[in-house]
Amino acid sequence: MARILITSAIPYINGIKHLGNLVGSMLPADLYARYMRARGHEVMFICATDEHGTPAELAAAKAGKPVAEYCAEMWAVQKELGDGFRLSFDKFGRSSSPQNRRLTQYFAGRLAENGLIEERAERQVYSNADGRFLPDRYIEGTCPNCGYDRARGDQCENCTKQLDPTDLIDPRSAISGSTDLEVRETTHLFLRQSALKDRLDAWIDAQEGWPILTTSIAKKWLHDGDGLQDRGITRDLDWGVPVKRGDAPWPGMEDKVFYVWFDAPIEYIAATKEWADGEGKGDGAWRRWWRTDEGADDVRYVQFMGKDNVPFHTLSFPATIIGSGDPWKLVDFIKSFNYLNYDGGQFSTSQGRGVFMDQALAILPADYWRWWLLSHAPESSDSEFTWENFQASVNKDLADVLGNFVSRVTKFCRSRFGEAVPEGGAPGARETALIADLSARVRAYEGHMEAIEVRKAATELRAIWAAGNEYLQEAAPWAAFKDDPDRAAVIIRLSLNLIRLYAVLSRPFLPDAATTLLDALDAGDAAWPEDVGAALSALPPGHGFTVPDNLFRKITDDERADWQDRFAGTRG
RNA sequence: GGGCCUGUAGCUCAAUUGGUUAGAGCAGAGCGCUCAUAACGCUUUGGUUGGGGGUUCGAGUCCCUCCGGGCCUACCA
Repeated sequence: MARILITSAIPYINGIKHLGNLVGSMLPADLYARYMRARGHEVMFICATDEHGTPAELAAAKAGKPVAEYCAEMWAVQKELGDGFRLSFDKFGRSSSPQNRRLTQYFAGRLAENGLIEERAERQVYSNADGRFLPDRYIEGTCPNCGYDRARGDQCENCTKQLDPTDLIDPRSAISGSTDLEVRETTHLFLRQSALKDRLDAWIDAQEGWPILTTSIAKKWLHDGDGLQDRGITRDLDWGVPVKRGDAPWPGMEDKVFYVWFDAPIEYIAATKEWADGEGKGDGAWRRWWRTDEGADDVRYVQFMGKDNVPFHTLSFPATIIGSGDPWKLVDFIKSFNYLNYDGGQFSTSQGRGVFMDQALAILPADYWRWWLLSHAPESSDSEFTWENFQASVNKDLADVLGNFVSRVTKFCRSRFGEAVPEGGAPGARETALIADLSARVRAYEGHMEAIEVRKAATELRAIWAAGNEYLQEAAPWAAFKDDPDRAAVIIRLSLNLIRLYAVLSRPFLPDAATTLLDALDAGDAAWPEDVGAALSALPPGHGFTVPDNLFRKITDDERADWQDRFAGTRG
C-alpha cells in the first residue's frame, strides 16, 4: 500500500467557480483520489479556499460586508458546492486559518534565517480616495502608445503594449475612478528566488514524465531574459497574514501582510494540519504527510492545477520549501490542465457567460457533469464546452451505453427469473473470451488512471461498458431462455456481475451512480477487481437484488435549447 | 515585441515519440436483434493531417516559412 498526497489548486474566494475552474484542478484531482483509495492506497486529498488579496477585499466591499465575514460565507458556499459535485476532499481548508497564518510566518522566518529574504524600497501608486496602494492592473488611464482610454497600469488591452502605471495619461483608480493618486515609497520583502535558480533548475531537470505544459512554463521563467527574478512577498493590505518573522515581530513591516501567492500554497500544508486538528489528532498525523524526516519519505505527492498556476507551483512554492532548509516534501508530479472554453468563447463571470457550479447542479446531478467534464478534460490543449456535445455525450454514454445495459439486464432477469441472481448452467467459451477481453481492458484502464491520462481512462471505461452490450447481443439470453434456461441463467448471472464490476470501476467518475448500483445489487463489497474473472462471480446464485430506476435520463432538444439560451450571458 | 502550446474525418479526440494502408466515439448510410431508457449489435461512407518548401530510405511527427486559434510575459489570482 502506497501513500498518496494529492492537492488541488485552491479556488479563489471571490465568487462561485465555473466549470472550467472545476475541471482544471478539483475534479481531476478527485478522480485520482477516488481511484487511489479504491486501489487500497492511503490518500490525503487537500483543497481549500484562497482568501487573501485585493480582489477579496473588493468583493467584500461590493457585498457590503467585512472581509472576514464575506470570506466565511463564501467558504461555506464553495464547500457546499464541492460536496454537491462529490469532491472527496479529506479537508477543505481556508488560507485565512490560524494554522496557515502561523506556518506562513514560520516559513518567512526560516527563509530570513537562511538569508533569502531581502528588503527593498519601491515606489507604488497610492490612491487617497481608496485609502490603499493600487496594484498596477487597478490603475486605468489612456495608453500613451495607442490612445486607448481604458488601458491598465500593467498592459494596454487594446495594443497589448506592456506599461508602467506612470506611463498612463490621466491615470485613475479602477476601483473608485478617483484621480487623486500619488506615488509613495514603500518597503517590501523579496524572496531571493534568483539565489535558488540553479537548485530549482536542477530539480526541474530531474523530473521525468511531467506534462510538457508544466516543464516548458517552468523553463521559460527560469531562463527567459535575466533568468528567475526575485519576488515581492508582502503587500500593503489589511487582509492577509500579518508579516512576522516566525513568532517575532518584523520591524518596519507592522502594517503589511504577506502576498497571497506566498501564503496560498503553504495552505496545502496548513490545511493538512487543519484536518489533523479537526480530527483531534496530534501534529504527527499531518507531519507524516509533509516532513520527509517524519514519515513522508515514502509519500507520493501529486498536484493538480490549471496552466496559470504552473509558475507558482514549479518555482515559487518550491523556492519556499527548498529555501526553508527543512525537509518538507516537494511535489513528485504536477498535472496541469489547459482551459475549458464555453461555446466559442471564454467563461465570463462579469458577463454571466457559461455554466457555474451552482447552476450546473440546479440543472442536472453531479455525475452528468463529472462524466462530460472528465471525458473532455483539456489535457493537450484548450477544449470547448458546447451544449450539443454535452447532450450527445450524456445521452449516448451514460443513458444508452451504461444506463440501458443495467435496465435490460435487471428487467430481463426480473421477468424471467425473479429478483435474484439465477442458478444453473456453467460458463462457456463466450464467457471465457469476455473475461479475457475485460481483463485486458481493466488493465489498460488502470494504466491510464495511474498515469493520470484522464480522457484515455474515460475512453477505456466506456469501452468496458460497451463490451457488456456486445456480449449480451451475441449471447442473446432472450433466445436461449426458450429452449435452454440454464444457458440464459449463466448469461444473466454474469451480466448482473458485470453491473457490479461497472459500479466499482466507474466509481471514481460516477460516485452517485456507483452507489445506486451497488445498493440495488445489495453488494456491500466493492473491492477493486484485481482478478476480473473472480470479480465476475462475486454475486452468487440466489443473491437478491432490486431493479433500480433508470440510472440516467436523456437531455431533450428543448432542454438543450433552453439552457443554451439561458447561459449565453448578457451579451449573448 | 518575446516565449510556449495548438491546428488531424461534419463534431470531439487518438496515433506506442521518425516506421507499413493515419485510428476511435458521435453524427450519416445499410443490415440485424426484440431483453432494454425508440435502447443494443454488426457492416459501412467520410482525411492531399491549415498552406507552401526542406531534411530523410521513410514525416501527422523534425527544420524553415506563411496563415489561423490560445496561453504566459513575474504587482489579478
